[in-house]
Amino acid sequence: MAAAMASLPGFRSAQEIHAELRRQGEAVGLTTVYRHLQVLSEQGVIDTIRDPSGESLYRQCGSTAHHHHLTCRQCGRSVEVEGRVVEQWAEKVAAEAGFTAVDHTVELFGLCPDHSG
Amino acid sequence: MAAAMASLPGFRSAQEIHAELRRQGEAVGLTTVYRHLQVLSEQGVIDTIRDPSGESLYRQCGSTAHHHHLTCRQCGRSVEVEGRVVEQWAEKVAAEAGFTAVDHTVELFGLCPDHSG
DNA sequence: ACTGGAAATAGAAACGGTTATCATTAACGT
DNA sequence: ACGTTAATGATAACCGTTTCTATTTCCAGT
Ligand SMILES: [Mn+2]
Ligand SMILES: [Mn+2]
Ligand SMILES: [Zn+2]
Ligand SMILES: [Zn+2]
Repeated sequence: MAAAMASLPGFRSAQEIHAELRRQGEAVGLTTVYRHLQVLSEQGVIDTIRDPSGESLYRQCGSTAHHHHLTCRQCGRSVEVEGRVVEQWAEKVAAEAGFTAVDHTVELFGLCPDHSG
Repeated sequence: MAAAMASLPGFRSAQEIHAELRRQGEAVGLTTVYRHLQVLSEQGVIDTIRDPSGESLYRQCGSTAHHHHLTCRQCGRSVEVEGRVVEQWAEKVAAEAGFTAVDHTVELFGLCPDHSG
């Protein structure tokens, strides 16, 4: 399962991952896929984002450090990006407003070069 | 409906808004609330965000220009923030990766001063 | 006022992704 | 082998949201 995840190049939904595993002959249930994804996510092995429709997408990233993603709406292909300026901006905004325990969600969605045509 | 929205100080779910309207004696159905929220959202009158659980939250903001929000997890109270640096960062990242039609989601969630205790 | 067609409304049912349940099966240590 | 524990997966439940559709409300034209 974790092995199968590592081979996927982009963000995929639980159902897509399930279908892919079945296609490869692995007789796994959708429940187990969700369960493994949750564990892997808690362990920090995989990242989870939500697409504009609200569906969760999963991917094993190269970096284990804090980062964000630029993801293709069409194929899920994703670029890992980091931005010190964004982190600093978030901290500054939070401090100025007197908010505590502030967390941020930063996601970029677009069309990758292959799907820009 | 739009009038009722204007009086709410923070982000609220459709169901909370519906409950509030009923509390005020307005005999409106949940379907109608969703319908109006969708129209108002398309018109740009109200903003929509998604809380960490995926539920949609709605609010009428003071500014009609592009901005983001720092929202209290506890009470929905929200501060409108803008960040040129974030916009520029997003554009730069997109350009470097060769992505087009890039849109960004930037949300900050924390605890407002009243709920930081 | 009356009327007829268009728009708005609201309850119920459907939808879709996710989670909980629980009986069955596999894995493990002794 | 045996008993215990953990993992699995089919099914049902969950929950916010959308669709369906019958009914009600509007409103212009007469
Ligand atoms: Mn960050
Ligand atoms: Mn922005
Ligand atoms: Zn693509
Ligand atoms: Zn608060």
